[in-house]
Amino acid sequence: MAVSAVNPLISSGETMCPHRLVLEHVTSRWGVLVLIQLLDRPHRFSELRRAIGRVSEKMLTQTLQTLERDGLVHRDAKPVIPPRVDYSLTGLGREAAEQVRGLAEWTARRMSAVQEAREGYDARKADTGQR
Amino acid sequence: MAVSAVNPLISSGETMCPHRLVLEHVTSRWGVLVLIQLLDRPHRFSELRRAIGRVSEKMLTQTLQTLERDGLVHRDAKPVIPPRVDYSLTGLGREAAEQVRGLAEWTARRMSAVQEAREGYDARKADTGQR
DNA sequence: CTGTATCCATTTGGATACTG
DNA sequence: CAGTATCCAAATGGATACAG
Repeated sequence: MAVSAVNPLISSGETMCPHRLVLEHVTSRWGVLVLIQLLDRPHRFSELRRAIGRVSEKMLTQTLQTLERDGLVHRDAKPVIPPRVDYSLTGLGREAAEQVRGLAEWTARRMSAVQEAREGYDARKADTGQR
Repeated sequence: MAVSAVNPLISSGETMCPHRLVLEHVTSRWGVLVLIQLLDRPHRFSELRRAIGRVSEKMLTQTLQTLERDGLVHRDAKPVIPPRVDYSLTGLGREAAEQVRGLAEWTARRMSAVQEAREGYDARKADTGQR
Protein backbone atom coordinates (compact mmCIF):
# COMPACT_ATOMS: atom_id res chain seq x y z
CA MET A 1 0.00 0.00 0.00
CA ALA A 2 1.13 3.52 -0.68
CA VAL A 3 1.88 5.43 2.45
CA SER A 4 1.75 8.72 0.66
CA ALA A 5 -0.06 8.76 -2.64
CA VAL A 6 0.32 12.48 -3.19
CA ASN A 7 4.00 12.64 -2.53
CA PRO A 8 6.51 10.43 -4.29
CA LEU A 9 9.27 11.78 -2.08
CA ILE A 10 7.80 10.21 0.97
CA SER A 11 8.47 6.54 0.60
CA SER A 12 7.11 3.86 2.81
CA GLY A 13 10.55 3.71 4.30
CA GLU A 14 11.92 0.36 3.22
CA THR A 15 15.09 1.45 1.54
CA MET A 16 16.14 5.05 1.01
CA CYS A 17 14.95 6.05 -2.44
CA PRO A 18 17.63 7.60 -4.72
CA HIS A 19 15.27 10.50 -5.06
CA ARG A 20 15.78 11.50 -1.45
CA LEU A 21 19.51 11.13 -1.82
CA VAL A 22 19.80 13.73 -4.57
CA LEU A 23 17.69 16.08 -2.55
CA GLU A 24 20.02 15.58 0.39
CA HIS A 25 23.06 16.37 -1.71
CA VAL A 26 21.49 19.52 -3.05
CA THR A 27 20.21 20.66 0.33
CA SER A 28 23.34 19.67 2.21
CA ARG A 29 25.02 22.29 4.30
CA TRP A 30 27.82 23.04 1.85
CA GLY A 31 26.00 21.91 -1.28
CA VAL A 32 23.55 24.78 -0.94
CA LEU A 33 26.30 27.35 -0.62
CA VAL A 34 28.42 25.95 -3.43
CA LEU A 35 25.49 25.90 -5.84
CA ILE A 36 24.52 29.46 -5.05
CA GLN A 37 28.06 30.67 -5.33
CA LEU A 38 28.57 28.99 -8.71
CA LEU A 39 25.36 30.51 -9.98
CA ASP A 40 27.22 33.80 -9.99
CA ARG A 41 30.20 32.58 -12.03
CA PRO A 42 32.68 29.70 -12.21
CA HIS A 43 35.12 29.55 -9.31
CA ARG A 44 38.45 27.98 -8.62
CA PHE A 45 38.76 25.70 -5.63
CA SER A 46 40.43 28.30 -3.47
CA GLU A 47 38.00 30.99 -4.58
CA LEU A 48 35.11 28.85 -3.43
CA ARG A 49 36.85 28.20 -0.16
CA ARG A 50 37.33 31.89 0.48
CA ALA A 51 33.88 32.87 -0.74
CA ILE A 52 32.03 30.39 1.42
CA GLY A 53 34.08 31.17 4.46
CA ARG A 54 34.26 28.49 7.07
CA VAL A 55 34.52 25.31 5.12
CA SER A 56 37.38 22.86 5.46
CA GLU A 57 39.22 21.60 2.41
CA LYS A 58 37.95 18.16 3.17
CA MET A 59 34.28 19.11 3.21
CA LEU A 60 34.55 21.31 0.15
CA THR A 61 36.29 18.56 -1.79
CA GLN A 62 33.72 16.03 -0.70
CA THR A 63 30.81 18.31 -1.58
CA LEU A 64 32.22 19.13 -4.99
CA GLN A 65 32.82 15.49 -5.78
CA THR A 66 29.28 14.56 -4.84
CA LEU A 67 27.82 17.34 -6.94
CA GLU A 68 30.09 16.46 -9.83
CA ARG A 69 29.04 12.84 -9.67
CA ASP A 70 25.39 13.86 -9.72
CA GLY A 71 26.08 15.85 -12.88
CA LEU A 72 25.40 19.23 -11.31
CA VAL A 73 28.91 20.62 -11.29
CA HIS A 74 31.53 20.52 -14.00
CA ARG A 75 35.17 20.14 -12.99
CA ASP A 76 37.80 21.48 -15.33
CA ALA A 77 41.34 20.61 -14.27
CA LYS A 78 43.99 22.34 -16.31
CA PRO A 79 47.24 20.41 -16.67
CA VAL A 80 49.44 23.27 -15.58
CA ILE A 81 51.80 23.90 -12.73
CA PRO A 82 50.72 25.04 -10.30
CA PRO A 83 47.43 23.18 -10.77
CA ARG A 84 44.34 25.12 -11.66
CA VAL A 85 40.86 23.67 -11.34
CA ASP A 86 37.70 25.53 -12.26
CA TYR A 87 34.26 24.53 -11.11
CA SER A 88 31.12 25.58 -12.90
CA LEU A 89 27.48 24.58 -13.08
CA THR A 90 26.19 22.21 -15.73
CA GLY A 91 22.79 22.85 -17.26
CA LEU A 92 21.33 20.42 -14.75
CA GLY A 93 23.20 22.11 -11.95
CA ARG A 94 21.95 25.52 -12.95
CA GLU A 95 18.37 24.30 -12.68
CA ALA A 96 19.03 22.95 -9.22
CA ALA A 97 20.91 26.05 -8.17
CA GLU A 98 18.05 28.28 -9.21
CA GLN A 99 15.66 26.31 -7.05
CA VAL A 100 18.06 26.58 -4.17
CA ARG A 101 18.49 30.28 -4.75
CA GLY A 102 14.72 30.68 -4.56
CA LEU A 103 14.81 29.12 -1.15
CA ALA A 104 17.73 31.26 -0.04
CA GLU A 105 16.03 34.41 -1.23
CA TRP A 106 12.89 33.50 0.61
CA THR A 107 14.94 33.05 3.73
CA ALA A 108 16.49 36.47 3.31
CA ARG A 109 13.11 38.09 2.67
CA ARG A 110 11.39 36.54 5.67
CA MET A 111 14.25 36.56 8.10
CA SER A 112 12.73 39.21 10.32
CA ALA A 113 9.45 37.30 10.61
CA VAL A 114 11.38 34.25 11.70
CA GLN A 115 13.31 36.29 14.26
CA GLU A 116 10.07 37.61 15.71
CA ALA A 117 8.58 34.14 15.88
CA ARG A 118 11.63 32.92 17.74
CA GLU A 119 11.46 35.67 20.30
CA GLY A 120 7.79 34.97 20.88
CA TYR A 121 8.48 31.27 21.25
CA ASP A 122 11.33 31.81 23.69
CA ALA A 123 9.30 34.27 25.75
CA ARG A 124 6.39 31.87 25.93
CA LYS A 125 8.72 29.07 26.95
CA ALA A 126 10.25 31.16 29.71
CA ASP A 127 6.77 32.00 31.00
CA THR A 128 5.24 28.58 31.19
CA GLY A 129 8.57 27.20 32.22
CA GLN A 130 8.52 29.02 35.53
CA ARG A 131 6.04 28.05 38.21
CA MET B 1 35.62 44.26 2.37
CA ALA B 2 32.70 42.23 1.19
CA VAL B 3 33.66 38.73 0.26
CA SER B 4 30.54 38.29 -1.81
CA ALA B 5 28.77 41.42 -2.89
CA VAL B 6 26.13 39.61 -4.91
CA ASN B 7 25.15 37.11 -2.32
CA PRO B 8 24.12 38.06 1.20
CA LEU B 9 23.99 34.42 2.15
CA ILE B 10 27.69 34.04 1.79
CA SER B 11 29.20 35.86 4.69
CA SER B 12 32.85 36.54 5.14
CA GLY B 13 32.78 33.74 7.62
CA GLU B 14 33.30 35.42 10.96
CA THR B 15 30.24 34.27 12.84
CA MET B 16 27.45 32.19 11.33
CA CYS B 17 24.74 34.58 10.17
CA PRO B 18 21.20 33.79 11.43
CA HIS B 19 20.21 33.81 7.81
CA ARG B 20 22.19 30.65 7.13
CA LEU B 21 20.72 29.04 10.20
CA VAL B 22 17.13 29.32 9.01
CA LEU B 23 18.15 27.91 5.68
CA GLU B 24 19.75 24.98 7.44
CA HIS B 25 16.61 24.27 9.43
CA VAL B 26 14.47 24.35 6.33
CA THR B 27 16.85 22.24 4.27
CA SER B 28 17.65 19.84 7.07
CA ARG B 29 17.18 16.17 6.40
CA TRP B 30 13.88 15.85 8.24
CA GLY B 31 12.81 19.48 7.95
CA VAL B 32 12.41 19.10 4.20
CA LEU B 33 10.22 16.04 4.55
CA VAL B 34 8.10 17.45 7.35
CA LEU B 35 7.38 20.66 5.45
CA ILE B 36 6.40 18.80 2.31
CA GLN B 37 4.21 16.42 4.22
CA LEU B 38 2.42 19.21 6.06
CA LEU B 39 1.80 21.01 2.78
CA ASP B 40 -0.70 18.29 2.06
CA ARG B 41 -2.64 18.62 5.31
CA PRO B 42 -2.12 18.87 9.08
CA HIS B 43 -0.76 15.74 10.70
CA ARG B 44 -0.59 14.28 14.15
CA PHE B 45 2.79 13.35 15.53
CA SER B 46 2.38 9.68 14.84
CA GLU B 47 0.97 10.32 11.40
CA LEU B 48 4.06 12.27 10.48
CA ARG B 49 6.23 9.52 11.85
CA ARG B 50 4.52 6.90 9.74
CA ALA B 51 4.32 9.08 6.64
CA ILE B 52 7.98 9.99 6.65
CA GLY B 53 9.07 6.48 7.33
CA ARG B 54 12.46 6.07 8.92
CA VAL B 55 12.65 8.86 11.41
CA SER B 56 13.24 8.36 15.11
CA GLU B 57 10.96 10.00 17.65
CA LYS B 58 13.87 12.04 18.85
CA MET B 59 14.71 13.50 15.46
CA LEU B 60 11.09 14.18 14.59
CA THR B 61 10.50 15.93 17.90
CA GLN B 62 13.65 17.96 17.49
CA THR B 63 12.79 18.93 13.93
CA LEU B 64 9.25 19.95 14.84
CA GLN B 65 10.45 22.04 17.76
CA THR B 66 12.95 23.86 15.61
CA LEU B 67 10.38 24.56 12.91
CA GLU B 68 7.87 25.66 15.51
CA ARG B 69 10.37 28.02 17.07
CA ASP B 70 11.12 29.52 13.66
CA GLY B 71 7.41 30.16 13.22
CA LEU B 72 6.98 27.75 10.34
CA VAL B 73 4.94 25.09 12.07
CA HIS B 74 1.99 25.46 14.42
CA ARG B 75 1.65 23.02 17.27
CA ASP B 76 -1.81 22.37 18.64
CA ALA B 77 -1.80 20.18 21.75
CA LYS B 78 -5.26 19.09 22.80
CA PRO B 79 -5.66 18.54 26.55
CA VAL B 80 -7.15 15.09 26.22
CA ILE B 81 -6.19 11.64 27.28
CA PRO B 82 -4.55 10.07 25.46
CA PRO B 83 -2.71 13.18 24.27
CA ARG B 84 -3.35 14.44 20.78
CA VAL B 85 -1.10 16.94 19.06
CA ASP B 86 -1.69 18.32 15.61
CA TYR B 87 0.96 19.99 13.53
CA SER B 88 0.19 22.34 10.67
CA LEU B 89 1.94 24.97 8.60
CA THR B 90 1.73 28.64 9.46
CA GLY B 91 1.51 31.19 6.65
CA LEU B 92 5.25 31.60 6.87
CA GLY B 93 5.73 27.86 6.88
CA ARG B 94 3.57 27.42 3.82
CA GLU B 95 5.78 29.85 1.91
CA ALA B 96 8.87 27.93 2.91
CA ALA B 97 7.26 24.59 2.17
CA GLU B 98 6.32 25.69 -1.32
CA GLN B 99 9.92 26.59 -2.06
CA VAL B 100 11.03 23.25 -0.74
CA ARG B 101 8.41 21.48 -2.77
CA GLY B 102 9.75 23.20 -5.86
CA LEU B 103 13.13 21.73 -5.14
CA ALA B 104 11.70 18.28 -4.47
CA GLU B 105 9.69 18.35 -7.68
CA TRP B 106 12.75 19.35 -9.63
CA THR B 107 14.57 16.41 -8.12
CA ALA B 108 11.82 14.05 -9.16
CA ARG B 109 11.71 15.49 -12.67
CA ARG B 110 15.44 15.28 -13.26
CA MET B 111 16.17 12.11 -11.40
CA SER B 112 16.95 10.12 -14.52
CA ALA B 113 19.44 12.72 -15.75
CA VAL B 114 21.21 12.53 -12.41
CA GLN B 115 21.29 8.75 -12.59
CA GLU B 116 22.87 8.89 -16.02
CA ALA B 117 25.45 11.41 -14.89
CA ARG B 118 26.37 9.16 -12.01
CA GLU B 119 26.85 6.15 -14.22
CA GLY B 120 29.04 8.16 -16.57
CA TYR B 121 31.08 9.45 -13.67
CA ASP B 122 31.57 6.02 -12.16
CA ALA B 123 32.50 4.51 -15.51
CA ARG B 124 35.05 7.24 -16.15
CA LYS B 125 36.50 6.75 -12.69
CA ALA B 126 36.86 3.03 -13.20
CA ASP B 127 38.63 3.66 -16.51
CA THR B 128 41.21 6.18 -15.42
CA GLY B 129 41.54 4.35 -12.16
CA GLN B 130 43.03 1.28 -13.77
CA ARG B 131 46.47 1.49 -15.32
C1' DC C 1 -0.30 9.00 22.38
C1' DT C 2 3.32 12.30 22.73
C1' DG C 3 6.91 13.11 24.19
C1' DT C 4 11.76 13.08 27.41
C1' DA C 5 16.13 10.87 28.88
C1' DT C 6 19.87 8.01 28.17
C1' DC C 7 23.17 5.38 26.00
C1' DC C 8 25.66 4.16 22.07
C1' DA C 9 27.03 3.91 16.93
C1' DT C 10 27.79 6.51 13.02
C1' DT C 11 28.80 10.67 10.71
C1' DT C 12 30.63 14.98 10.26
C1' DG C 13 34.09 18.19 10.56
C1' DG C 14 38.56 20.22 11.63
C1' DA C 15 43.82 20.24 12.04
C1' DT C 16 47.77 18.70 10.29
C1' DA C 17 51.05 16.68 7.32
C1' DC C 18 52.05 15.28 2.87
C1' DT C 19 51.83 14.52 -2.59
C1' DG C 20 51.71 15.78 -7.63
C1' DC D 1 47.42 25.29 -5.98
C1' DA D 2 44.55 21.47 -5.38
C1' DG D 3 43.92 18.05 -3.39
C1' DT D 4 44.68 13.18 -0.33
C1' DA D 5 45.48 10.80 4.09
C1' DT D 6 45.20 10.43 8.85
C1' DC D 7 43.88 11.20 13.33
C1' DC D 8 40.85 12.93 16.56
C1' DA D 9 36.90 15.81 18.59
C1' DA D 10 32.22 16.97 18.26
C1' DA D 11 27.68 16.66 16.43
C1' DT D 12 24.10 13.81 14.68
C1' DG D 13 21.08 10.16 14.78
C1' DG D 14 18.91 5.82 16.35
C1' DA D 15 17.14 2.33 19.99
C1' DT D 16 15.40 1.76 24.13
C1' DA D 17 13.24 2.70 28.42
C1' DC D 18 10.34 5.51 30.75
C1' DA D 19 6.99 9.58 32.12
C1' DG D 20 2.68 12.44 31.85
